[in-house]
Amino acid sequence: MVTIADVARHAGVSSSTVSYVLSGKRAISEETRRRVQSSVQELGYHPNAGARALAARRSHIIALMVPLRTDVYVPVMMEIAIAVTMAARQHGYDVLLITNDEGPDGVRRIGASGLADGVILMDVELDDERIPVLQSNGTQAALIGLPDDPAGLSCVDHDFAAAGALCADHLADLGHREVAFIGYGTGVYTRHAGYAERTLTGFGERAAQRGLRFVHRPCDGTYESTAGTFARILADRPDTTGFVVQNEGAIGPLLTLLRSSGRTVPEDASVIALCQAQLAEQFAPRLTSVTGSAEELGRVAVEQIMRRVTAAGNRQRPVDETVLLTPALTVRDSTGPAPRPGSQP
Amino acid sequence: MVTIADVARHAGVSSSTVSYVLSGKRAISEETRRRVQSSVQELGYHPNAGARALAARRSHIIALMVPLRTDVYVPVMMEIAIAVTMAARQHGYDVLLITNDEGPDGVRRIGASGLADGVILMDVELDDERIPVLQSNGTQAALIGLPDDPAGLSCVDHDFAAAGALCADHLADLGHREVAFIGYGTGVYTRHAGYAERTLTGFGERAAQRGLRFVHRPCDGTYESTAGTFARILADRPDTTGFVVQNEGAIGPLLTLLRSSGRTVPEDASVIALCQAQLAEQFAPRLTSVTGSAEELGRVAVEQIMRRVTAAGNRQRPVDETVLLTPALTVRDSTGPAPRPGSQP
DNA sequence: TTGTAGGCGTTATCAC
DNA sequence: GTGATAACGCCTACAA
Repeated sequence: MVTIADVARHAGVSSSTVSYVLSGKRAISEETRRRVQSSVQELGYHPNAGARALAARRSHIIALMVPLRTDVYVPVMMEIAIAVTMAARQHGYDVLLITNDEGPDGVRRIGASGLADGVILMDVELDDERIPVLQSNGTQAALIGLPDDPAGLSCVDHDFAAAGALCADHLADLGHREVAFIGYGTGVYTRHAGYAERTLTGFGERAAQRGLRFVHRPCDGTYESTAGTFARILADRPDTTGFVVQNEGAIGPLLTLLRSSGRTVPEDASVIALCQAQLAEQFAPRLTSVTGSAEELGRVAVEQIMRRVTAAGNRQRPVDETVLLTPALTVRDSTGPAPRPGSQP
Repeated sequence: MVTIADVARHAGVSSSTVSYVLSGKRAISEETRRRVQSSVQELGYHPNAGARALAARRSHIIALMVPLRTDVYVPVMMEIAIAVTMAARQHGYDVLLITNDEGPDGVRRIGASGLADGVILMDVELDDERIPVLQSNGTQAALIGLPDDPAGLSCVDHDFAAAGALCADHLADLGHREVAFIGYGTGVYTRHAGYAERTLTGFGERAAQRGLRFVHRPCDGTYESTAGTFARILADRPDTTGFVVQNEGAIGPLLTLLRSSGRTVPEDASVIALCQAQLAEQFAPRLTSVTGSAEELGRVAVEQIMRRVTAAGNRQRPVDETVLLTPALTVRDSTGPAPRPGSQP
């Protein structure tokens, strides 16, 4: 292993000089800077992470706590994890992966051991039990998702209410009058995940404003569940012409069911998916979708936590902020003008 | 922050005693062990990770390098990552997430800084450029995937050849004579990913033995691509009655295309998917599938690297091993006896 | 069975 | 602009 002392000797300077060249924390003559840097290159020196963390009281690691549940659409989770990792690297940080099954103890362990300088929590519930731990042990955190009370915290999430409103507006603009909202399984609602309610509320309020009649039906994303949901919607509201789907798993089944019920999309029925663009484009017809950027979610969370870590390092009080990312509606081939009443099957 | 000295004082012992109680590396009287442990609890002591890594020359972290490419089915990647994380925790290890865009330099950085004690590499190519780095800088590694030359390495992967053979056998057993293999996009083959070729070879050899005629067609998993592939298959081999799909994205489109071409599954055409069980069960009809355990893949990789790290710590030569996990065929509702010749549309 | 003390490789304070 | 040097918190021979 090559140490800072090796580099110092090789460059003919003291080890503190090497340290300062690397950290840039004090002025160094151009001459020595070059000598040191070429020694670093030549010897392939990388500072020992443990020693650095010990001396500087900063590990240059942030922890990312991911949910184990799979009712969250997995590719989005992964996209966030990767965005977090790459954004962290830009700040000279690495990312430690923690699973949610460790729960509050995991947060405690990471904070107390100094393994990470901060934690990013995904899949935050409204009254998340990890939050009190953060506060009691002074761990810096950024939450992806909105808790009930974001006081003292930095949070970032999609603006799900705006997403719901976009769906209602688009369908209303196209002249639809009866629409159905196919949501997540009931578990997601009873769990107080927040995003499901917020989408629904945003949709419902805008629908009311625009004079749209709508029903909300939970659906757990299997074919059977979707078939049941679909049948009940048509039974209750046979004149439904617009569908908003939030559960990624229900999209394929819904399209199949529409087709086999004799409805053509978008002539007889319009479909909007609340999902990432890549998925929306994979279906036939390509789906009009309302999408937020998972990548940006991760990036913002990293920036939030970096600011907090820096502040805490300077013994300042970190500033709390809540950021809601505005989603976008992309019109593709699955939405069109409402059919004339009585013209659908 | 609570240190080992605080615990020692609180328990009325020396700090080395506390250390030994925690590591279990020497005999301790039942009496003191209890006192120390209750002090640890009471004070909420967690050893400082940096100090521990520095003194013991072991970070208790393993790095997991994940691909950025999305032609690997993302949920499987995530399942592996989570399995790795949970298995590592069982050994007292945490997992650092590294993205493949760091390439060989990432491996060098992790090894040289002592940030991690070992690395698990996912999405290994046949002549992966990260492998020479491992050897030159003595970093312990476990590979998920098989390189050309596994000498000096520990590797684990699914037995894709066996998976291919299972598909051929099942279709042959059902009396099919003309089958099509819908693979990944051409990029996956030219990239030398290994698993695609191995599946195809295993399938092809068994098909030949069983007197099955088959065509292989690459497909990148979009609807359009699948439609094109499907059309060409039917044009070239109109009597095709069996389909094997390896590309997860092509499954939905294929089922839609079969249906709209007037074929009922499984009466007119049988479909086998090479994908995880959860996905196979999501379609209608539920798909017969050949599946390997992603969770086991991750677990085995962790065990391999733990053995290597331990060996290296004791200055022994780590033992190399290559493990191939046997996949299983699960018969569901998408495969059935071949239709009588001439009876399909 | 337990204690003492040296060292792990960096950072950062103090001195020049 | 540069060098010594004292922490940082833990582990592990070496002693007792």
